[in-house]
This record gives sequence, structure tokens and C-alpha cells, in this order.
Amino acid sequence: MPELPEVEVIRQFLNNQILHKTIIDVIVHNPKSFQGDPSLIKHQKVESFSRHGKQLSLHLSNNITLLFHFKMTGQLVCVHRKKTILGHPTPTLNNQPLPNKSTRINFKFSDGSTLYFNDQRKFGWVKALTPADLLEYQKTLGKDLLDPSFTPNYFKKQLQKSSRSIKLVLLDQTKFAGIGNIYANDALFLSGIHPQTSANSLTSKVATKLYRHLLDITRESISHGGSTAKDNKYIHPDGSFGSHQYHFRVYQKEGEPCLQCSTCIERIKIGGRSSFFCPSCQRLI
DNA sequence: CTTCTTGTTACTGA
DNA sequence: ATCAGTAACAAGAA
Repeated sequence: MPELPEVEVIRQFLNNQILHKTIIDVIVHNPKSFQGDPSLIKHQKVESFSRHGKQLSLHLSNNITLLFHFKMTGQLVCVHRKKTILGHPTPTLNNQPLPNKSTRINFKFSDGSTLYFNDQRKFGWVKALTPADLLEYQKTLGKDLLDPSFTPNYFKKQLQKSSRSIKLVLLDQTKFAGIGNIYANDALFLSGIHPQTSANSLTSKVATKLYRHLLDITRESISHGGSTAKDNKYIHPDGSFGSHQYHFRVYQKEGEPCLQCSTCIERIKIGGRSSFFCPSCQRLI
């Protein structure tokens, strides 16, 4: 469930915690979670981080990239070795020992710290990719929401190309990368757009409004450290929680009063996924 | 026990 | 070509 803001916050944490550290060992507990040759990344230094949509990249000194996708329940937890009078105590996450039941991979660093990739449902993955493989792999991803080339005009052009519902188009990672269910629902609410509206029927003015809300809400969530919602397992790499869930407008608020008009928030399925909206503020054109 | 939930890919049939 | 619908993946909650 980590979407763009959550992955961006993870990127920022890791940039403070493991930049320039050297990986000395990789322990793969669940083979399906790690694709590629683990030996490719041993004894390599973490040189930089980047993010494209919901995917996080760690660029290593031998030009190999470790590409992460967290899907619904993936976590990265970084634990620093702290020597005490008793030696090296067991690493913990919220007072539970690590690795835990959901730990799929450990990355050990030369300074004694460990990065745990936890993923309850095993949908997430890590890939060790060469530059050519990375390019090949990411070529189907659309422009990242925070990329300067993701302009209002580009956004509107993409919407014009599709008669599908705006909700489905927002979630289409080949058009623009990073929008997930949380931010699609809330941006449509803030823009007064019913999620079943055809993408190509939005007026230029309304599309511009939606563009602005998408970016605003993304930046707002990043400043709140992302969303640790009811069902997701999102946490920061130091074990702390995000707080944007306290700022949801309609997401996961079925049956609650609309913030603007007190009408009951409804939930419908679009493309098999839950969509939350206010039937009064978001009218179908 | 069954049903539902999630993001993404793969597949089907219209 | 373009789309809607659905199964698959996996684990846990209700």
C-alpha cells in the first residue's frame, strides 16, 4: 500500500541511514522476494537513491541497482547495532524481535547495521538489475508525479486519450506513476469529480484543478510522513508511523459525514477496487 | 468454514 | 485497437 508519498519518505529515511554504507551480506528467507543474483550486490557501497512512482532504487558502486516494490505490505526497517554492557542485543521493531515472521530478506552492512525487508503477504519484491535491465524494466512506467516534466499539459493530454473512468486512469501506472487508491480518492473529492466520470469528458479547467490537488495532496502527505492506514503495514525505516491517515478526506470513510456537506460518504467498486466519494460534492457529469 | 481486501500482471471475451 | 472483467499471487481479518 505504500504509494508515492510513502516510498518517498522511505527514500529520505534511507538516505540518512544507509547512504555510503557497504553491503557485506544478504540473507534471503523467501526466494520469491529476491529476483536476480544476490552475490551481485555483496561488498558494494550504496551510492544513491531514487524513486520512480512507487518503486525505490538503491544504486550500488558496481552500477547494479536494487529495485524495490512494496506492493501492499512491504516494509524496510533499518536497525543500527548498539553495543551495550550486555553485548549486542537482539534488534527489535516495536518491542518485537527482528527478523520477525514477515521478514523476507536481511541486508547486512559493514558497520553492523541491518536493513530488513518485511512483507506479510509476499507480493512485494526486490530485484538486482544491471543498468540495461533497469531501463528495460521501467520503460513501461509513466512519468513520475513529482518529475518536472509531469506538467498540467501532459496530464491533460493523457486524460484526453481515454474514455475510461477517471479513477481507473489515475491508477494507471503506465500513464503517470505513483498514484494509488488513497490519493486518487482524496484528490477526486477535493476536485469535486465523481470517480466514474470519463477521463476525456473533464473540462480543461477541472483537469487543471485535479492536477493541482494531486500534487498538493502528494506533498502534504510527504510532509506528514505518509499514511499508516488501517490495513497497511507502512512504517518508517526507524519503526515510527506516518500521520497522513488523520488527514484523509474520503478514503476509508464509508458511512462517515462528508467534511464539506455532511452527506454520507459512499463506497463503490471501480475496476474491482474500493472507491470512496461524497455523492453530493462529486457529481457524475 | 467462506468471503473480502490490496497492486499488478496476465488473460479472456466483447 | 481498446476496454471491462476476472484469476492469480498470499496472508490475515471478519
